[in-house]
Amino acid sequence: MVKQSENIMDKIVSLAKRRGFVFQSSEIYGGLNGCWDYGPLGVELLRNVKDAWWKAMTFRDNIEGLDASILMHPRVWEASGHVENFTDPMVDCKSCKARYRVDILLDELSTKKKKETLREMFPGKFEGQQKDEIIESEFAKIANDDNALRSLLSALSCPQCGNKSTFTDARKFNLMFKTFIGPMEDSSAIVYLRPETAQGIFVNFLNVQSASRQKIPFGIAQIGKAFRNEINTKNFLFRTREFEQMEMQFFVKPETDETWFEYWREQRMQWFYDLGMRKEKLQWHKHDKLAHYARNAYDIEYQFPFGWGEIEGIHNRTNFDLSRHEEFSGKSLKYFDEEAKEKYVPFIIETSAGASRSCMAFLIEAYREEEARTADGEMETRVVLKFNPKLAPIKAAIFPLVNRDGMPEIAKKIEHDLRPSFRVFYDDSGAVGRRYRRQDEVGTPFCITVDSETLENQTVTIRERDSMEQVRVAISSLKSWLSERL
RNA sequence: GCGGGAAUAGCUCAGCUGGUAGAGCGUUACCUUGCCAAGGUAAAUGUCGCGAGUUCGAAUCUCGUUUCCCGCUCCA
Repeated sequence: MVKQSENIMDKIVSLAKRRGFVFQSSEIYGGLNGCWDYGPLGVELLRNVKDAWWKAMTFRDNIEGLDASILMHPRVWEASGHVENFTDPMVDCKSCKARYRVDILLDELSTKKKKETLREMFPGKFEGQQKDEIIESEFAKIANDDNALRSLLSALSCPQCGNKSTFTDARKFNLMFKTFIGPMEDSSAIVYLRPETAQGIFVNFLNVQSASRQKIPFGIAQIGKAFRNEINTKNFLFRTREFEQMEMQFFVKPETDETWFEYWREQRMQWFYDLGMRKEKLQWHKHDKLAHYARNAYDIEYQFPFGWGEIEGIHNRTNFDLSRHEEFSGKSLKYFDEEAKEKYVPFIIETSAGASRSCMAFLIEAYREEEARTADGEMETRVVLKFNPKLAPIKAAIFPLVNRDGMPEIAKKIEHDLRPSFRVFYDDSGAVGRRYRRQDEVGTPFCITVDSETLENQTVTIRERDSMEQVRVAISSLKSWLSERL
């Protein structure tokens, strides 16, 4: 089972490269860890995913679009908590090679164990019957002091192998990429590549609201790149250092947050269903441990060949973000509700989808290997990407059945007429059966073939990708036939 | 970051104990082709991931490094 799923990922990665969906970044230089480039078909797929999302979100009267700058004032990230919290000090056990996040390691110690450790570190100081709270707060103090933390770690034993004094020093990783504005590379010039697009929406909340004359409840949608200096990247497009997000932040009156939260949960799951994902491949994952900003959080997970993985998060962020930005900027972000005649900081329901991850999920979801009968009556494997036609990179391929009797000319004419409206592809090489299969492999939903009957009555066959069945359609109605299905 | 595996043509891979590279598929051209890939003929394509070392000679041996995959860890 595991072996087969690895196999499927390998096949998809290989197909992705071969047919121009995804290439490794800087490949001729040996590649760059965790970075990928979208090729001719990949960029179409990604665009189609983003377009579908954009239409689903912003073709509403209560959601506005935004495209905020990737570089933002550094204080934004202090307010958001990323400067402080986007850091995970970690240690390794030198003996058994286990790795721990320091905060989790310390959290899991019992108060009793903490007391013992403190006594060992400071002989004589913790001999009496200290209250638990004192132990806990002393412990927290040490955990925040780099020097004290070092001796604390050497007093602890590894939960996995039980050896003592085997921890490495805590190493801090801030997951934000840093760079500098202007010619001086000093601390006053530091800016960050945004680790999420959401903050660009939060800080523009009142700008958008007043410019668009929206009333609460309303939302702001944005698609854009985000960057995280992940410790390790993994699983093709799943965990990369540069990725694209599709976020919509919905601003609501505080008491109505739970209702809207449920509304958006339902809407977002339905979006994936509508684009062809099988229900059994999607599940909800409820966060039990909530982040500092959230009141409620669910992820939509897709069943990748390597396991369940998050493709979208729907979070109730409360008024945390706007309140923090009020605090750090000194500017009011309160909204005056004319109807309720009250002033408040709105709550935010966040829907945050990964464009890159979704794109990969749609690619994997579409990938099928089927048994198909050949002309000789033998069964052979047919590789087909069963994209929803809306997502397919190429919408239709146009073939002359054979290269004579004027068929290529008619086919070329059809291509020329359709191209302004649809992404189409012309192919006249080899046998028509081979051309069908080639299009199957990149998920083209329709193949239009000019045959001898075309010469007589101006109709062509349209072969449907999934059923492989054909219908005859008049050349004059091709455009409307396709429009209805795309 | 640790452990394991891998890296040879666009893809999948062969190349045994060192003698400067092959196959299948794909691609391109021409022919053939009358509806579901793998007919015919011809052609192009690799400094064997990168860098050192050993050697008269390295795809092959040694070391380093990069990338990918798996496991651990991590994923506010």
